[in-house]
Amino acid sequence: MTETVIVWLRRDLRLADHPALHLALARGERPVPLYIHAPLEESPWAPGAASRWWLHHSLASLDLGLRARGGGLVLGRGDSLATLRAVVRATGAQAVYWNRLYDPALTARDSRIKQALRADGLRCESLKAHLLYEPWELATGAAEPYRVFTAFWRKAAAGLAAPGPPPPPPLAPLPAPEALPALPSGVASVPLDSLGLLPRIPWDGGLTATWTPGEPAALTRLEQFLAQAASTYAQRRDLPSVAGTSRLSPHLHLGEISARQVLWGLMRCGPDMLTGIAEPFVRELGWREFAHHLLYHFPRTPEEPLDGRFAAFPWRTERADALLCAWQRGHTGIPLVDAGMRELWHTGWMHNRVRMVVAAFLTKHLRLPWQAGARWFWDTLVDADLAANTLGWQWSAGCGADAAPYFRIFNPVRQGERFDPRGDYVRRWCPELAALADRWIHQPWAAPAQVLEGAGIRLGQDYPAPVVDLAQSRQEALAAWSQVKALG
DNA sequence: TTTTGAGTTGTTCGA
DNA sequence: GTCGAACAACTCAAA
Repeated sequence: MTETVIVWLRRDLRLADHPALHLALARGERPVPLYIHAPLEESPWAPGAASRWWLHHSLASLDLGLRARGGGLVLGRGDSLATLRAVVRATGAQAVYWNRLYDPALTARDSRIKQALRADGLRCESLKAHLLYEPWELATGAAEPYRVFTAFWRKAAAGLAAPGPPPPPPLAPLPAPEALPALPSGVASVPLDSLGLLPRIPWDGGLTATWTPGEPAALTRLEQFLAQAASTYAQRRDLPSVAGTSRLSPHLHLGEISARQVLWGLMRCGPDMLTGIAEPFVRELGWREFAHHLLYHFPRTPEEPLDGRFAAFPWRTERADALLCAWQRGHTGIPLVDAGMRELWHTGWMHNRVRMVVAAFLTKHLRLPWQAGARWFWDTLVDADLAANTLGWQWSAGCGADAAPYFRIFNPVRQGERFDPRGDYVRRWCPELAALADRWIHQPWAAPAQVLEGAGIRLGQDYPAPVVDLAQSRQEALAAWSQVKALG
């Protein structure tokens, strides 16, 4: 009689390169794919609204894929351990397999569950799938976690380029199963809609128009990137008006595609892709690895600055609520910032260059705490990822790993002129500025009254006046950050 | 232990 | 417009 095992799905909503599913099939066991929605267990970082929207559609897609191969998906809700035990009883399963995750709340939960299930007499196996390197596989010569990307990446890239430990090279991706055994009868699944993942009020039109969640779309996205953008990534990745990036981040976050598949897809394009033309892109996979490395070793960083000197930083208190609100809504009066925040609100995504600009503006010019920005991104990004979000915001605030010199403060006007010189991006998301000439598109407040009038813009009515003076707030930020740095 | 090299993504100013 | 220098000195990682 074939043994039944539960494949506990989490952020690995794919069929290809799925170590836990593959293990069951390779052993001739009957896998029961089970997803459990347990947001309380991820607290305080339960998925935000945009992430939940994606998750809903990704689960629907996975269900289709499993059914098409003769299998199916079991959905559960509530306490993970209790649900696992219930499905074990219903199916007679003798083992539970899953792919590892690394968020602090989840590593704690998963090890607790593994202990409990083993005490029940079940076999439990957790596998590497989400990352190229486990967070503990790479360490400095002093056996410490890395705090500097370049050193981390030197070590990691050595494993990618020249196979042989340490570190071990990432193995080839596993194939997707062509057929799956049917689910055992009598196993109960809750309806997808009952998970309550979709918004109650229909604000998700922009998401629907922009994205297709699910593994097939992820694979298509990768193929498109490999065929078109990968070779021009270095030149175009910083231009927010151009589709020069992979846009794989939400697919990677939920594991609709694995980093290993992306890596091997690049290698398939040519022998020198990883070290040559696609190296800047591979580095971004490296940042993804580094972010998880940091979060694993410094689990308090989602809430607290890695650099303790920032614990008592003098964030702005006057007008803080109004300024945060203006930033969130894209009403700061700084066109590139507003364009980015509106792109985020409309599509659940923002170009990375613009993420840096809006984050610098929030933390430096508005001098509002990076945690407030991280929370907003968490709720609005379809690719919201605790490791990447934490690294990005702490880096922007200058309190995290690889902190830049404090005087490197992005000027959103200058950034706009460099990376959106024709104003295409600003005009797309701030259409009220569309008639303004290139010269003024990134600083309408500086345009002569006649020019504004000609473009049909009354500053403060059709488009906001800047909420802060850029030069003055830059000086205030410089002063505040230089004080922190002097704490020693 | 000490020393040394190096550090994602920038801006401004003055020549 | 373009270029180099200044912006400081600190931390990390490895030899």
